Amino acid sequence: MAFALDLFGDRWTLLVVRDLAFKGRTTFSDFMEGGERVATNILSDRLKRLQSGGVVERRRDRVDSRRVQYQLTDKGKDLVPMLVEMILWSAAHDPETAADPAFVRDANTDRDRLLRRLRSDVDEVPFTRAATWGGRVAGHLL
Amino acid sequence: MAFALDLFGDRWTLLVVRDLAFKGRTTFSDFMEGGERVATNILSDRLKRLQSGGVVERRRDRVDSRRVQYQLTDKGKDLVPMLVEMILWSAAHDPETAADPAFVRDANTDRDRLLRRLRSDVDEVPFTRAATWGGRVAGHLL
DNA sequence: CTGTATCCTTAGGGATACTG
DNA sequence: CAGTATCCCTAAGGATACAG
Repeated sequence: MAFALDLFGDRWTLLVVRDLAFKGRTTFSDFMEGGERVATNILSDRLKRLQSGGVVERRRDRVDSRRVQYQLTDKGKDLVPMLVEMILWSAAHDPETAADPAFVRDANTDRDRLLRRLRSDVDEVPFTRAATWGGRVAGHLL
Repeated sequence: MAFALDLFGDRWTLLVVRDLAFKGRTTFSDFMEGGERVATNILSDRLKRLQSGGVVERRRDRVDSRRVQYQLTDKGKDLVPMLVEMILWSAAHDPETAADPAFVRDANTDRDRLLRRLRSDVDEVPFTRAATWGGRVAGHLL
């Protein structure tokens, strides 16, 4: 666990991974618009750390060479189950979010199916569809 | 996710939860001995945060009133699936730990069974037995 | 657009001493 | 044993400007 926490045991890193895995965000400015108000230097630092950690890959767009695309490596995609558990826990216990109790219950009773579905969604491009679980939009839980 | 990260998005908090869930540690000095070298003020602060977050309960021992016992609430126990995923990810990707490949493979192919077993272990007292998964001691992965 | 660089402030955290 | 209280230092992070 110390290994994991060394890489993403902070306030921001996992939010970037979430953006990549579920939100269909791939560019620097995508991450910036993600509501959570990261500073540019922090985001830059986290992207580098994720790259050196082998979780994220960076590639320049061939068409528009100014554009840079980030994407999860396989190692990064392996984080999805953990993210799902974190999201489910938050959905179940955060009094602020108006989490759909039925969704949380369903997700917990059939977690394996949820996970399989989510994994195949994540493996697809574009990632944006991943925010839909079992036909139900769960974006507000992320 | 921001809700979750507000509570345990740092370097130390989840290690305390892990100690409670899997390591059979319940007292202040137990946590101190946990190899990871937390400072007393930090540990004190994290325990308070976990209490105010409803993840941990504190109770004084009736027999020896100097002793204080910490334990996970139900909300805290609900973190176990996330911890398991984090541990599995680390075991699979940390080059340092000599993770047993067979264990990782088994755990991933039959995660549901692992989880059920682990949950029932966690619900038992004492917690110490929880470090054994499927008859295999996995303590070195935690 | 994708960052770097800089400045500045605050939070995190280590070490140590000490108390009920 | 179970912490508090300090001191002190560094890392984290926000704001802003600017560069390729």
